[in-house]
Amino acid sequence: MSERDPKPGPAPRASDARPVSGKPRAPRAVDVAAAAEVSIATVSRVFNNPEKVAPAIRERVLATAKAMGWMPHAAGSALARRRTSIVGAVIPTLDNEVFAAQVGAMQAAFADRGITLLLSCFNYDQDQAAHDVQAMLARGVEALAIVGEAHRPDLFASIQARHIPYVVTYSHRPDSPHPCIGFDNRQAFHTIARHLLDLGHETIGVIIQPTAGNDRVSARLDGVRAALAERGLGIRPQHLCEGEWSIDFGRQSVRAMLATDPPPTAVICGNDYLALGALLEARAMGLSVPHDLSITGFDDIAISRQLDPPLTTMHVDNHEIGRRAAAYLLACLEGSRPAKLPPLVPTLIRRGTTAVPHT
Amino acid sequence: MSERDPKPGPAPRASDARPVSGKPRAPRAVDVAAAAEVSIATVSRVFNNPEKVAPAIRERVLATAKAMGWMPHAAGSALARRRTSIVGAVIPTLDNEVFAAQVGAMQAAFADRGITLLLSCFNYDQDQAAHDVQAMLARGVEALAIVGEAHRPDLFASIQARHIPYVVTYSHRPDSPHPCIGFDNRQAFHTIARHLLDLGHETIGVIIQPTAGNDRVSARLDGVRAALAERGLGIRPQHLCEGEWSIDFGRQSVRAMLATDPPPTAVICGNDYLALGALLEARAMGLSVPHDLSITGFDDIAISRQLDPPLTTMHVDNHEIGRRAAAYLLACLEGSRPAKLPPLVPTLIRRGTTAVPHT
DNA sequence: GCCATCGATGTAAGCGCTTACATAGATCGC
DNA sequence: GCGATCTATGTAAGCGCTTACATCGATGGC
Repeated sequence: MSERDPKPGPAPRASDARPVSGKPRAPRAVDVAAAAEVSIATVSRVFNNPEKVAPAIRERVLATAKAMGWMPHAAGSALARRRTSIVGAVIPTLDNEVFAAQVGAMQAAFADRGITLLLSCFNYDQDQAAHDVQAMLARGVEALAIVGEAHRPDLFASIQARHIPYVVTYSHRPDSPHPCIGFDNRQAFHTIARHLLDLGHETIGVIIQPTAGNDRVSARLDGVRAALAERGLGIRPQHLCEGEWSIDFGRQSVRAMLATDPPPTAVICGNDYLALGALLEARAMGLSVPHDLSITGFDDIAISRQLDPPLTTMHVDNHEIGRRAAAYLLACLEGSRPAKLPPLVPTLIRRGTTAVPHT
Repeated sequence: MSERDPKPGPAPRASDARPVSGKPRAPRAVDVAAAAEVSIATVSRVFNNPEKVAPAIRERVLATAKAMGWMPHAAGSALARRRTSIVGAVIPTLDNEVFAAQVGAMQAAFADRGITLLLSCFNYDQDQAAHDVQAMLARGVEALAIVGEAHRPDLFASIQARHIPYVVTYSHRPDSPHPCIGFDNRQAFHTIARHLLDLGHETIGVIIQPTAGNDRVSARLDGVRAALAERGLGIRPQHLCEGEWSIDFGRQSVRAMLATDPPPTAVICGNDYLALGALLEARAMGLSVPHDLSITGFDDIAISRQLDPPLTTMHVDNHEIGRRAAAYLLACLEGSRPAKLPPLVPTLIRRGTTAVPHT
C-alpha cells in the first residue's frame, strides 16, 4: 500500500493504469470521463441526451469513447434506469418455419427500437414454458410474447403480477382473457372443412398434431367437427390420426387411413408438414391427388405452393403476426393501451389438392 | 415528511408499505430479508450458495420469497457478480431451416446451464452484423457464436478486445484464425462435383447463393471449380447462376440454363432450397430427373428426402453444429481452453436425383 | 472451565450507470 | 451595472444485488 492511492479500495482497477496484473478490464464511463476531461454525468448525457451537451464537448466525448472502445454497459444502465430494453419471445420450437418466421419478424421490429429479443423454446412442454417465463421475468424483460394460451395458470399469473405487457400469438378466441394476435383456429378449420363439404366430400379424415395442452390444435379439431356436424356428419375414429407434426407422421397416417373401409375421400391436415406427408405418400401409393383423394394443409409454408400438385391450404402471414405482436408490445411500452387488435384472417388458397370426390 | 422515516430518501419505496400511490414495485431482496427476518446477505446466499445457510432458515427464506414472488433481479446480480450469463448468437436469418436448427440446439444446451441466448439476425448484411455484435457486447454477452467468417474486421476486433470466447459456425477453413465449428465448404462441394464427374458428367451447371461477403458460399464455388479443373473442365458462364437462395430462383435458373446450348447434364445447387426449385421446374418442364438432368443440393433439409425422386444432397447435422458451438463456448466459460475441434464432415447422400448422363 | 476454532449470520462496500439537484458562468432587461 | 434567468456541467445518491470481512455464539480440547 505504498502507492499514492488515496482510497484503500481492495480491487485493482483499470483506471489505476497499472501495467501489472492480468486481463485488462473493460473501460468504464469514469475512465472515458477522465480521458475526455469531463464529468461522468456528461459522458452519460452524451449517450442518452446528446442535445443537452455542447457540440464541442459532445464530439470530444464521442471520440474518446470510440478510441477507448467504450459503450454504456447494459446491466448498469438497466439498473439505474429501471429499464432493461429486453423483451422475451416464448415459442414451441424453431424447427417449425411458422414460429421461426414470427420470431424473425419480431426481432427485426424490436431491433429498430434498440430492444433486444430474448428467445425461449419450450418444445410443447407446459412446465418448460412456465419455467422459461420465470427466467425471463428474472431477467427483467419488459414485455413478453407467448405462443398459445394453453399454459399453466401460474405462467400468466406471474406475468400479470409483474404488470408487464404481454401478448398471446397464434390464438384468437373472441372471449380470451388475454391480448391475442392471431386468428380463430376454430373458424379457420371450419372454413377448410366447409370447402371440402361443399365439394361433396362426406367421408373426411383428419391428421392432426397432439391436442393435449395445445389450445390451437384443439380448436382446429373442434372447427372440423362443427362443420361436419352441421351436415349431420362426423369423424370416424379410424379416420382421426393424432401425432407429432412431421412429414413422416402424415405419410403413415394417410397410409393407415386408406386401408380402412370405407376410406376417406378427403383428408384435412393440421398443418402443411402433415399435408405434405399425406400428399407424398398418397402419390407413392399410386393414388391420384386430388382425383382419388383430396388433401388440405394449413399455414402455407414456402414449399407448399411448389409441390405438384400444389397444396390447397390456408395462408397465414406469420411475419405479420410477429410484426403485429411487436407493434402491440411496443405501443404498450410507450404507454398507450392499444385497442384490442382484430384477428388476422387466414385465407383459403385453393390449389391443386382438392376436388370433387371421385367415388 | 411527518412520517417516522429516518432517511430523507426521495423515491417512495414499496418497502415503505404505503397503501397510497400507483403501481406496486417489484419486491427486492431487502423486502424478502425483512419479511423472513434475516439479513439481505442471507437471502442472497440462499439463492447462490444454499449450502452455506442453515436448512431451517433456508426454507423460511425460500418460502417467503415464493410468497412474495421474488427472484433475484438479473441486472443487479449481473452488476455485482460481473457475470451476465448471457451469450449471443448471430445468424443470417431464421428463415433458413439450417440456422434455425443451430439456434434451437444452442438455446437448449445453454438453457440447461442457466444461460440465456440473445439472438440477432443480420440478413446477410455485414454492417448489420457488426452493429449487432456491438449491441450484444454492450449487453455484456459472455460469449458469441457467429455464422461465417466473412465479416468486417472490426467485428472480430471488438470481440477480441473484450476477451470473450467466440466461435464461428458453418465455416471450417483449416487455416482460419478463428475457432470454428463447421465443415470445409470447399471440400464438401469438391466431393459433390466429384460425384457428378465420376458419373460421367462433363457439362455441369451451378446455381448458387450470392458469393459477395459470404465466405461459405465462395468456398463452395471454389470447390466445384477445383474439382472440374482436375478433369480439365470448367463452368461455362451461362451455366453459373448466382442469386438469392429461394425455390423460385432455383426454378428460374434451371429454366434459363436448359435453354442454353449445350445445356448442362447436371446442376449443382448451393443449397437444398435451390435444388428443390431446380428439381420441381425440371419436372414441370417435362424432363425426367435424373435421366435427363442430374441435380444435387446441400444441407439435407427435412423435405429433401421426401421428394419424388428424393434429392441427392449432402447431409449436415445442424443441430450438432449448435450443440458443439454451445459446448465449446461453455467450456471456454468454465476456464478450459478446449482443443480446436475437428471439422464436421458432411456426408453425401446419394438419392434419386443423380445418375449417369443420358446424352 | 477457558481459549482457540469454526460455522452461521450480518454489515457494508461496491458493480457501472443515470439523473435530480446544485453550481457556476453567460446573457439580458432595465 | 446588477440581479434574474438560463444553460452547460458537475456532484452524489441511488438502482438491486453479491461477497469479503467482521461478528457472535457454540463447540471442543485439555
